[in-house]
Amino acid sequence: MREFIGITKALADESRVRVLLALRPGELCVCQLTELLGFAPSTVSKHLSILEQAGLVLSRKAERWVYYRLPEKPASVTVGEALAWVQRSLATSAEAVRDARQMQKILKMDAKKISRRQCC
Amino acid sequence: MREFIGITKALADESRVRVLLALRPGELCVCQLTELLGFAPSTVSKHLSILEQAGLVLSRKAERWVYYRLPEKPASVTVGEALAWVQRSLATSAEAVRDARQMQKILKMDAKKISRRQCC
DNA sequence: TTCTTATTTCGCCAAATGACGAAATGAAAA
DNA sequence: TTTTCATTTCGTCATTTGGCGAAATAAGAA
Repeated sequence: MREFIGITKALADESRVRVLLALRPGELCVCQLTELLGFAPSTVSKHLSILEQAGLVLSRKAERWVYYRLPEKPASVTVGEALAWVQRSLATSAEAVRDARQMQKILKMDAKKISRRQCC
Repeated sequence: MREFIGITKALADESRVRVLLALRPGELCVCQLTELLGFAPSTVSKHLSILEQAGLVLSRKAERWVYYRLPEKPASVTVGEALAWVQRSLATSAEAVRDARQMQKILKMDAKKISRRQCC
């Protein structure tokens, strides 16, 4: 029940759900997700931490860069079903379509430039 | 996306999830759910209101008594999948088993007596 | 070694949430 | 009509949550 509540709490926020939808095509770095969501990097980092604690995303580090992705093999059946449910319910929603379009533009940008613009 | 977030927020609370599991065998009245959860009637009523707004439960009135049940035909696919996910993930959990046992005892009691004991 | 960069953590604030008791509401019983 | 009863709503309090900027951290670049 605790894992389940952790998952539902993680999903009970529009920003975190948008992250999950945005990660569908492949992994993204923090600054790309920050650019998409339009919040401060600290806010996005917090959301990613919550998603990771719930097992809904995984991260890998490449030097200074941190990339997040959806788990290919979810840690539990509950997590897998939660992710499938998110995609089935929202993959074609207006928000997801808009975000996907926006992400295509972001992916064309230089990630370093994006990050630089977000930093203090 | 708004419906989805409404559902996940409704599910992001242990008490409300317990309600959904408790309703699996059939409809229950407010005082029975109140007895199971051990909160004040006002608190339980609030939780039921949230679940109903999310479409996760339905209610019917019989004179002074209000009965809640799971929708046989959920209002949307998203709701149906959410309910199925809850059951698949938690129907056999320790909490659900304990609550089912407790509810069997509660169902043997006189609902009027239960309600009377809960009232001001 | 020092500086720069990408990200995370911390502390703060405002809003949301979950608990309560009291009051209100609706519907039957007397 | 009044009283009783089952439930809901309201206001309050404490906690949690989601935003921020500043500071800290980790890791590369100079």
